[in-house]
Amino acid sequence: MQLARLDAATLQTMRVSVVDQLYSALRAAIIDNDLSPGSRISEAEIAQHYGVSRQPVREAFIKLANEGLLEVRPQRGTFVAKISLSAVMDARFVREAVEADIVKLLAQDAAPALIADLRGQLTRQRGIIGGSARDFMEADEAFHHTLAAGAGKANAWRVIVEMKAQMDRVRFLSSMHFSVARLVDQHTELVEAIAAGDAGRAEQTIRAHLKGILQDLPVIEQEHPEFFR
Amino acid sequence: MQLARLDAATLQTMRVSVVDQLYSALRAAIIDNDLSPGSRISEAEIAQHYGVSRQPVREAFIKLANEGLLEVRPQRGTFVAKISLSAVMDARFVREAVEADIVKLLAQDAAPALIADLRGQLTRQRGIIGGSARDFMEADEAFHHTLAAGAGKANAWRVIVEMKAQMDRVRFLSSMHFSVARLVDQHTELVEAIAAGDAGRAEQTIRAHLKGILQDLPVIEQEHPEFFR
DNA sequence: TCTTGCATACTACCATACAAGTCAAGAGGG
DNA sequence: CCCTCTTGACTTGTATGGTAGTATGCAAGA
Repeated sequence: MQLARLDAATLQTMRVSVVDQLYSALRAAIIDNDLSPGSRISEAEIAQHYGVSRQPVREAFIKLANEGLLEVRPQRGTFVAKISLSAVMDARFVREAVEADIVKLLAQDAAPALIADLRGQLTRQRGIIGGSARDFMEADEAFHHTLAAGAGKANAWRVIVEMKAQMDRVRFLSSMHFSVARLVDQHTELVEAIAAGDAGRAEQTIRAHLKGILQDLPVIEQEHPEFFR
Repeated sequence: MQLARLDAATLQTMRVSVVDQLYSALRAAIIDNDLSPGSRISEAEIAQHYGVSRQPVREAFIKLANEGLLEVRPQRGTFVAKISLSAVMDARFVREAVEADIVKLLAQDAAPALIADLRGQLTRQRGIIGGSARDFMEADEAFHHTLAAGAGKANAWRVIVEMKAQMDRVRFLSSMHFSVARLVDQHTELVEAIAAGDAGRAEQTIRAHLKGILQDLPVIEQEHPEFFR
């Protein structure tokens, strides 16, 4: 895990500050469980590891702490936040509420181009079945993003992304407990409900879809109690 | 607007960092429209004003930028974010979705103590009618907080608070456009629906309640176009 | 054995210094 | 008059130093 060294020319093109790079790298590391919940990471340590000063590290920490992924304890240390069962369940709850209203909107006014886009994504998703969990999670994120964007709720998507982070880091603890095929089936039924203009069925489908994690959660907690608060 | 000077003993008791104090003060100033949308505030200026160094100011800025209340443009300056119509409407949308599901939960399992608490708050709210807008907004916030906490969704409340900030700074532009009496009536009907266990009516009431701002929004934009993006 | 005090080695917090990008005013040439 | 370039006064971004709070291990004493 190395931060890409940036010469002046690269920075000129990318316009990505050190803080943002650190933020992205650390965020991914936490969600992917490369940094285990409860483990300690100090500003100085990370700064040295990436060859930058402590200040940008500190600012990246602030952003991650705001998202509930780090816990900064003054004068004690900074720790990867342990997974809070209530935080995950509340994140799931919020996400279900928001996405339910989104698909209701879509079902009431489904643009043909959007339906076509979604169906294309479904085809690609079926091709992933049996493949890597990471590939599917990327396709899954794209799918849900398309739903939000299609409903014209780009800003609401930002909220969903934050909730997703809490859920995803649980998922990454155990890629075994969910069936990709089943999830794609649910996606398919959702798209068909939207295409048919059936808001009730679309809502019911997305709610069931997002309740899936509730089955896995207790199992994962039993398997990795040390990662939970 | 002055930051309280803290001696060592006070700090010992309060444990409130300079960053957090700055964050709270600036956040309130922005939402109350003491700092107008689009106006420029530099790190150095705020630092001097409060008698602290640039660093904690900078970190408070980062938090506010994450909430969409500030816009930091590298090497150019930091500005109070202009109000984005779509951001406000999406915030409202998210809030409606989340609170709708919350009141449905409450209606399905209404604890008598919670109902009593809510009714007590309604009485106090009626006493505020005709009073200051600020007093009502505090009571309103407490009311909605009680709903979320009563449903056991403390973490979801954090999301609502963030969405509320976007909506409130619009509200503060014009305290005239909403009738407190009408809002209290809606609160009352909501509590009665919850007490009666009527999830459908509770949902319908909260959704109508939170759609209120949609009427005011275009009026306020016409009155203060310079504050909008 | 258990407690207490202290030295020490951490930690994050805040202040300060420097680096680098942006922008506008103004000099100077056409 | 207009265009171009330079210069300098801003801005935020990053690096580094100093300070105070906290945990820990060990020695002295009960």
